[in-house]
Amino acid sequence: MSYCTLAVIGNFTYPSTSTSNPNPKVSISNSTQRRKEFVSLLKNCKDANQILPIHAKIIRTGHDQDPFILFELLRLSSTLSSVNYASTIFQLVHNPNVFLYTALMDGFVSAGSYSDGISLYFQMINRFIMPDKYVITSVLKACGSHFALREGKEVHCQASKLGLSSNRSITMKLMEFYGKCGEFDDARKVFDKMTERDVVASTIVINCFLDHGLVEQAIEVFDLVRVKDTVCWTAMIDGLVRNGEMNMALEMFREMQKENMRPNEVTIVCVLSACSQLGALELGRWVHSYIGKHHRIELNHFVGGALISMYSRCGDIDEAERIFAMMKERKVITYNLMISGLAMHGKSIQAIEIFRGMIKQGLLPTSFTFVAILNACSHGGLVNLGLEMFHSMSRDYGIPPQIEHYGCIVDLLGRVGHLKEAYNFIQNMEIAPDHVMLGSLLSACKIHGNFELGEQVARILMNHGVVDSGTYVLLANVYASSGKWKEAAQIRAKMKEGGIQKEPGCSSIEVNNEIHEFLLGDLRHPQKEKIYNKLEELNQVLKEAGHIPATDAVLHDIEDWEKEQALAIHSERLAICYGLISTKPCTTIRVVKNLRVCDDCHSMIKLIAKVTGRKIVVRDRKRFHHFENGNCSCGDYW
DNA sequence: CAAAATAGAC
Repeated sequence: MSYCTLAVIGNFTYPSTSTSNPNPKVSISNSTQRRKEFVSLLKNCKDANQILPIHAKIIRTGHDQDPFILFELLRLSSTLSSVNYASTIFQLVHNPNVFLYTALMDGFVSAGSYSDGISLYFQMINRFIMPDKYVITSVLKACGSHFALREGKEVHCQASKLGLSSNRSITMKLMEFYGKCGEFDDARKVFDKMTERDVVASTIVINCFLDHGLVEQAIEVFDLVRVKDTVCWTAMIDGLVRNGEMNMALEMFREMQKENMRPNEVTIVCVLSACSQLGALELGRWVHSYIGKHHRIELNHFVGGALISMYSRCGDIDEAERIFAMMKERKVITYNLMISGLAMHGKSIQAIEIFRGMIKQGLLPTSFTFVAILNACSHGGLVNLGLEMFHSMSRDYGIPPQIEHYGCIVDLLGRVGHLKEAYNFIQNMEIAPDHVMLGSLLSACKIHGNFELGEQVARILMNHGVVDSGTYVLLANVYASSGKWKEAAQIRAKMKEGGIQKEPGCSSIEVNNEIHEFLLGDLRHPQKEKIYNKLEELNQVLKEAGHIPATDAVLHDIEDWEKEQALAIHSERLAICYGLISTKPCTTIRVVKNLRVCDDCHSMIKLIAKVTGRKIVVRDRKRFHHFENGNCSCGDYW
């Protein structure tokens, strides 16, 4: 990217705010009156569909070059409609002033089209239009978000020449810009020059550190802030969540309570996100009741969506449905969240119903909506409906299928054992298959015992090049299941060769508001003796009940073949055993696992649910398993 | 009157 800049400030023209009448046919007083009317009409407009008629009227009455009207029109169309429309209007303006540039640039920035915003700024400079503090603030935001270091520095120079660099909002944006670009020394320089280093400036610094994964440095700055406000706390909590430090985020939230700082909607959304990633249902419920008790926290679509997501991902899908039913303001994302929640839990029919409701509301489904719906069909074994939906998305909604949608269909067909159809489907696709899709077919081959096709798919996969650790493990498992130990060993060797690390399996369970984490064969828990005794006891009971440990699953979680015999103690078993000894009888046990459950654990958990009379809910990487009375809601396919 | 936000795929 290259921008040509003329730095001769003297050549700049002052922005034209002239009220001169561009259209001689309209009298001045009449025109001023009309302008007022249009401006207030545009300011009060809340519906995107009204922009077009208003715009038409503006043109008809000859006000299409009026800078005041244009300013409002640009703002409105870039927030309500699309920045593309705003851009089209802008191109028809004969002499756009700095305000109009700012309006369009704000549109680009909020749409995430940062490079367009930056180009627009330099186009303005090249037309000798003098930048003001507003347009500089806006372009610095774009430069920061786009990591456009060179361009941002140039803007910094221009701001200095114009005597604007000490302006408060520009200083803030400069700091943010340097921080986002990782230029902490320069950010520091700006920070040091500031006479007033308040909580706002600190919040920016904290946020920049957290953008770069520098958690410790962020905490250091945070601790030095004397008077922290809600935004500052929230920025810290959110940053910890973004850096995967869920427990620290929740700890921070507890501390915030202790200091009597009130959370707002944003804080709640961040905390709920941490809960849902951890599977911390108890804490999530507490946050929910907190919202109920504190009426200054509104159940807007952000909070509602976060609650739906939290309850779905923590295993309480009924509560997620209740929230959804209660919400007054529902957007497409709200529907998407609800549909994928239901899909995760295998509640396909309900997911379809939500989808139909969405269409009835006049909302347009997105590409994501269809992934969620196809997932629901796949998890529920609704082959015909899934195929119908797949055709409908491009035919009725103009959404061309992407690789993910094709992949859903392969999964859908594979699940019910239509392996040949799935294979043919892949061969007839307009796009090349990827390893995820092939992996899903391979997994179907394994489950349905078609090792011939499985090997064929495996060979394609191996030639494919880019394969992730999960796929390697699956490949090795397929070979192992059909007794091809040599091939299985070769895959493992290849993994080692390529330096591909298997993600360690990890399961967690929430007991008394605390998250307990377990790794494979973990011995770190203070109650490890009791846990292992329980496991031993269960193994005995299950053996008597006729459970035979499957041998093909061991490759799932174990680094070395030798470790297998000694440590076939998958993390989910430990988490479940801990749940059994630390909760009252009949309480539902909820476990969250980072990988997918192996065959052996799956059949074992079914039996554990049966002999202990407990409901056991396991969230794995892909979906939920509700174990009850010897059965699982996934119908043994996952 | 500046600073913080939703989930995201086979």
